[in-house]
Amino acid sequence: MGNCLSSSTTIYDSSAEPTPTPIAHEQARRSSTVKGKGRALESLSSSHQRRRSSFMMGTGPSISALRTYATLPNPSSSLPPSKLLLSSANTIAVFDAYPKAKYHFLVLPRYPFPPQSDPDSKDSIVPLEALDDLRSLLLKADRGAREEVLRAMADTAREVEEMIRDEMLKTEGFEWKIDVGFHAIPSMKHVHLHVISEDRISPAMKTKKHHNSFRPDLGFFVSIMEVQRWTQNDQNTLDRIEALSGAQALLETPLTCFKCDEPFSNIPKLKQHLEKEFAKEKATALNHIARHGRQGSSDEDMF
DNA sequence: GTTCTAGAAC
DNA sequence: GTTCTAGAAC
Repeated sequence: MGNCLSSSTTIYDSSAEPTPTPIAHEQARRSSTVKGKGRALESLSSSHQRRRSSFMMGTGPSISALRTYATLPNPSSSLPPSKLLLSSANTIAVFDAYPKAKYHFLVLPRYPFPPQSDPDSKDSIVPLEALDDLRSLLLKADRGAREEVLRAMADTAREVEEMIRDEMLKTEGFEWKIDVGFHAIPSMKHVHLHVISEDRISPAMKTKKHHNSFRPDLGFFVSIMEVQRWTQNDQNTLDRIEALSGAQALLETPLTCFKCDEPFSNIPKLKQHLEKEFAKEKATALNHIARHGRQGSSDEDMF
């Protein structure tokens, strides 16, 4: 995956990008000045802002923005490097427009989704409606196809993880945990897999629901490995899909730090705590590296 | 999903 | 008086 970012230097078709926001321009400009594969990630860590008008202009999030990306015949020539991290024959990875952590990407299956046996084919092993969301994928794709789609998404997520870890090392000098999973009830059309760093430090993290929707222990955030386990048993899969629809209430769970369970009366206090925890983890990790020459692999040293 | 803002909470 | 949340609008 060494030169997987090489496509980001491609000059993209600006006519396919309706009036990019100043932020998008800024990201693209900055990212082109940083050399190496981490450059696109550089802009992710910075704070994101968005003007109200961007919603109307169609550059902001919309219910079908992801679908638009996923159905592009040639994503790397249509999407700017500030939006597209990488693309393969059957998946793309994009920057989350409102990152809820220092690193936050979405992995999408492309449509048409070609069979593994013939990646250049124009055929799709799943109908478009099977890619609406996780529920649709599990219900409307046949067993072989759904496992192929999940596997392709998991593979791309691993690639994204590697890129994030490289970037973590470069910017902070240590690596911390990354979560990979789906939202039980997504708000954007087209099935997408979140790849998000566990710091959960971001200006876009603003509400209890935001925080709860990414807690790995609540049930609203469902890890890809768990989904892959479900699909090994059809009856179990149906039960789990049923359970997904009841997940909305989980977002009302009282605000606590998902790592230490400490309760917080409001978001600003939790955010302060997360900053403090991250600083502590970093200090511990850097100390360990100084003493042992490499980062410890125990939970103790991981964020 | 985000933004905006009224009024609750402090 | 200021901070913060939550519901409506987009």
